[in-house]
Order: sequence, then C-alpha cells, then structure tokens
Amino acid sequence: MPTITDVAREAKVSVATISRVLNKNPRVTPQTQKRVLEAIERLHYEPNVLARNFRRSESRVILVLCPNFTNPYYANVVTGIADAARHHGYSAMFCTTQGDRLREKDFLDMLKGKRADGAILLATENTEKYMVHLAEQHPIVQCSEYFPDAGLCHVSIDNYKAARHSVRYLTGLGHKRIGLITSNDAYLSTNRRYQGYRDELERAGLPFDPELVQYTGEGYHFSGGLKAVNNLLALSSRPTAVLCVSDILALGAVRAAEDSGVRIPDELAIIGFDDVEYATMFKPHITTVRIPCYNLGATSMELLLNLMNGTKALRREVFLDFELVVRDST
Amino acid sequence: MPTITDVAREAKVSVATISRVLNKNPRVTPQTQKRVLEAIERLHYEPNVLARNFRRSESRVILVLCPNFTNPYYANVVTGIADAARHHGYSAMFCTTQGDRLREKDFLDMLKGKRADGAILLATENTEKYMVHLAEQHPIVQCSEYFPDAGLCHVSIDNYKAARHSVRYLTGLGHKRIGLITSNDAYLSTNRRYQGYRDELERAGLPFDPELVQYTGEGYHFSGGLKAVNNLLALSSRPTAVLCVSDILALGAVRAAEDSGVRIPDELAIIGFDDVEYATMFKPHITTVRIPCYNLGATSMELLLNLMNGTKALRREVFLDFELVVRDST
DNA sequence: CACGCCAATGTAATCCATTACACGACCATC
DNA sequence: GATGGTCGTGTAATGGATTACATTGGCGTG
Repeated sequence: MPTITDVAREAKVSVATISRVLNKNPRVTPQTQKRVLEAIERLHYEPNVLARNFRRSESRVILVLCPNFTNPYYANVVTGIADAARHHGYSAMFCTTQGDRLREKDFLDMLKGKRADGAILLATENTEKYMVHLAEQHPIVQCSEYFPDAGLCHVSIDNYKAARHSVRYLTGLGHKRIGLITSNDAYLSTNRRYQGYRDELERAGLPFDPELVQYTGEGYHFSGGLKAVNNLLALSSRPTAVLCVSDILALGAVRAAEDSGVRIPDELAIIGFDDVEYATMFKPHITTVRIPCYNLGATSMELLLNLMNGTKALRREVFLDFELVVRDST
Repeated sequence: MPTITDVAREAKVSVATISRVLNKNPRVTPQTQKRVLEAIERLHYEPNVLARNFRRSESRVILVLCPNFTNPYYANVVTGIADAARHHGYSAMFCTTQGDRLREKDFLDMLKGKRADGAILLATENTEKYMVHLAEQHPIVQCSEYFPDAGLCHVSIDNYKAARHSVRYLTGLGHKRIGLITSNDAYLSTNRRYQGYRDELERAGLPFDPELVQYTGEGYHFSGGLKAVNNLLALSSRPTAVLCVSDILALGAVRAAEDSGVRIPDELAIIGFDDVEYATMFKPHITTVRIPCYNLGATSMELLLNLMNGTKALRREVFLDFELVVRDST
C-alpha cells in the first residue's frame, strides 16, 4: 500500500501538498494539483483511513441505538438514518439493545474513545440523568422517543396531536364510545397518545370510561391486539370504535373482531398507528396515522450533523407532520 | 484525556511497561503491574482506540451485509452475529443493500482501508467473481446464501435435504399431489429447495407437474402467497398439500385458502420454511422447517474469527441442523 | 531600489500506542 | 571470577496523515 510519502516522491512535491490536495485546500496551483492527482492515480493511492481518523481524532461513524430490527417501524427509520449518513460520508453502526442496559452502555462507550462521533437513540434503556450527562460530552439526537424538557435534541411527530386528531375523526363520524388499545411500556409516545385520547374525548363532551382502555403488556404484539379487542367486545356496552397505538395491534384487533363475527367498520371502526407495510397486507386495509419514519431518521441525522459540526444554528426540537390515512377499517 | 505517557509518569515507569500491562504481557513483575494499574485507576486512563487501531492496523469491526432488516429471519441471524461479535470484542456494522450493488461495494470498501477486519454476507448483489477476488484479500464468510464450489467459507442449512425431508413427510401422510410455492429470486436456498422438492417427488414415484409450482415474483411477500395458492386452488386437479419456501408465503397461503373456504389441514396441508415468529402468531399455527437463525449467525462469526486470526484449522463449509416442526397446518 | 506582503510550497512536529532493540541486574555454570 | 543467559525495564523508532511554522519567490508601492 503506497503512503502519502510515496505519492509526494512520485509527484515531486512535499507530503503537505499532497495532504492539501486531498483536503481540497484552495492554495494549490492547478498545475501542482494536476501533478498530484496523476501521481495518486498512477500509484493507486488511497489515504489510510485509520491514520487519518487517529490524527483528526474522529471516526466518521455514528451509533444508532434501536430496540429491535423486527418492527418495520424501526427498520424504516434506520434506513432513513443510514441513507442520510452515507450521503454525508458517515457510516452507521447499529445496536439492538434487546432491553439490555449494559449492552447499551457498552455500545455508547464507543463515543468516549472517539470510535464514534455521535449517536442517535430510537429509544434507551438508560436513565434521563445518564443521557443528559452523556449528551453534554457527545453529540446525541433522540428520535421518536425522547425525554421531554431534558434539553436533548430530538425529532419525532406530535403524538398527542396525532391521537387527538384520530379521535376527533372518529367523533366526527358519530362515534360515542371509543376504545383505546395501548401498551404498558413507559414510552413517551404511548403516554402522549393516551393523553391525546383522553383530552379529545373530553373536548367532545364524551365521558372517559377506564373499561374502554385495554393494555397489552409490554411491546406491540399481534396477540396483544387479539386479547384486547376480545375484552372490549365482552363488555356489556361495547365501543363502536377503537384506537390502537400501533398497526400490529390494530391488525390483531381486526382479526379477532372478524373471528367473533363483528363486521368492520360497520360494527367496529379501527385505527392504527405507524402505517407500516402490514397495514395493507391484510383485508380490510386499516386506517392509520402515517408516521414519516424514513424522514424521521433522515432528519435526525441532519440534526446530528449540525451537532457534530457545531457550526450552524440548530433546532433542538423537531416535529414532523403525520397524516391520517383513511382506508377500509373506519 | 490522559495518555500512556501520563500514566508512565504517574507510575514512574516507561510507556513500554504500561503497554505491556495493557496487553497482558507476562514479563512484568506483579509489583510493577500493581503500580501501573493503580496509576491507570487514579488517572481514569483509557487507551486511545484510534491510536491503537492505527498502530495495529486493525479496527475490531466486522461488516454484515444483509438484504433487509424487516424479514425476521435476517433479524435473528443478525442478532446471533452481533452477540458473538460482542463476545469476542468486535463490533458489527450492518448494511442493508436494498438491492443496490453500488451501496454494497461502497460498504465492502471499508475492508480495504482496514476500517473493518472482515465481513459476513447474508446475501450479495455482486458477482461470484468479485467476491472470490475480495475473499482472497480479506476474511469473508457467507451465511445462508453462498456460491457453491467457490471456495468461500459458508454456513447454512442443507436446503436440499430440508425440502426432501418436508416432502417425504407429506408423502408419508398419504399426499399424492403436492404443490410448491416458491419465488423467482436467484438465491441458492430457493434453488436447492426446488431441487429437493423435485427429487423427493421422483423418489416417491410421484409425477412432477409444472402446474403445481407457483412463483411469487422476487422476494417473499404475503400477497405472493395469496395469489399463488389461489392459482393452485383454481386448478382442475388441486393439490392436497403445498410446500412454501418461507413462512410469510405460507401465512398468505393459509389465509387465502381459508378465505376460499378450504379447510386446513384437511383439504390442504401447508408447510412453511424458517419458523419465524409469525408462524405461531395466527391460527392455525403452521408446520414449518425450523432454521437455527441465531446459531447460523453465531457460527458465521466463529468462522470469521478463525479466518481473521488465521491460526486454527478451519472448516470451510458448515451445515447446521434444521428441524421439521409439526403444528396445525399439516 | 528597497521594503513588505501574499501566495505556494516545504520542513518538521504532532497525534498515541506498540515494539524492536538495548541495557543493566541477577543467576547459573564451569 | 568469567561467561552466558534470562528477566524486567527503558529508549527510541515506527505507523501515516495533518498542520503550525518556515521558506522562497514574485509582485506592488513609495
């Protein structure tokens, strides 16, 4: 492997000049530049990235912390991040924490040794305090889930507004008893959707009935949707519509309702969240709140770049637009 | 950040001794070692990984090339790889190629600059020739899909045997007309399963009927399973059993069959491949060939480590055991 | 013409860990 | 007691790109 010294000898200039050409420093005459580029070409020279990273004390790698890859929601966000990163000369390194806090810490430790220049968190197992501390020393962006008022950069949709919007749509259709199928996790998004659901019921003058809120345990599983909707259908006074905090839950709900002979949307209207591929895989296609996953990822990367450069004025809080996609289930 | 020089000063020894302690070189007296460790402790010293990587000309990073993250099959393999890597002090960097050959090449280029020490390919968009060439210069392991007889290390199950086993199971149940739902991709696994299907039919003395083989286009999609089974059901002489090359296809097949009023398994027996989570999400639970995804990933990493160390005798070809899991759909 | 400035390029220090080689101390052997 | 070997440790070179500072030469101005 030729080094910068070899190229300098070949082009009959000094290593500094080679470096200037490589780094597009303008104070190099076109002739010299041409000579250098030709020498590089002849020797098939490629800069030693390890040496460069060491010298510049950067790695051009970013970390992405992600609960799992199996949820297509995350898969889409991650693709947005990876594309944006690539576009700016960065490589993305992913870690699925699988609920393991230690694994997450080990992963984030790469920030310390500058083995990574920044991190995007789709969620975290660690405490707010820990993250705030880490974010003081390293560029960190939260995507989808975040700590409110912690001062960390974050990108997401306004889940509160999205839930209110969905419920308002249902009340607009004349629904009076509207259920909620949600999970027991501690995610902010889940919490905000719950709050939006309650507040919009109140605004519409509808009573809040705890029976109509079904919890599916941790995480979003198809089977959780099944059980939850069965519980709702077993009530003496059934809901006529139900909002699910994820498409997978909505899918389970649709399936269980149909298995019980409940017609959708006539007897039960169902709205999901996310608009992942599944939403249109089965019939009926489900009405859902479309979240711009890919863009969420791409935008997070843009913010992270801002943080890493430390130059441009940056927005600490970004909310992207959601969209209620009306299909067959309402 | 303290450097090795600071530690040397603090411990009143030379930098060489510090390095020896860090690298567990045995020729350091326990006393000296203790002094050094204490100095490291006092200064909260952590070796500069970038400097170390540069000096050692390695990165302790491995690359993983993966068509996508949405297929739980890949998600599981990837988890196996990541765990094994972590266990050996390596970090895994993933790339979903999304069918983009250039992106794949860019990613694999990290091997050149030693930004990565090796790679595991779950599939590749590039040619055999290109890969063989690359594998001559860098440690590479193929997982699940591979080029037969190319001499590259690979880990997979014996897809031919698995398909024969499944068909034999069906013929054992008395089935005489057995269909195959497969995809048009160029994957070796797909091809081997097809061949196993044909050969086992022949061994059982059953005629091969091209009508009974349905192609779903590229990739494994739920909707592909739907259409394929509808085509099979429309035949004048329907099959009584069908083998699907993936669980997602099998799931679609089950759904479409049920929608047409065909009882499963009585009127149509269905077998899938992979045993991903979906297989037991819906009723009836589907009979499927369980592939040890996690282990496939972990084993690939072990082989890659062998290649990277270049020490131990290594196996170039590893086939892990599959298992036919009989459930409700047969 | 002399002085100063700027542009283009070169020289050498720097980043930090690793390691080849050197050195001194100690022990064993003859 | 001289020779040789081993052990523990130190000195200094090394890896390759970047960059602060130095140098050279050309141009313009008074």
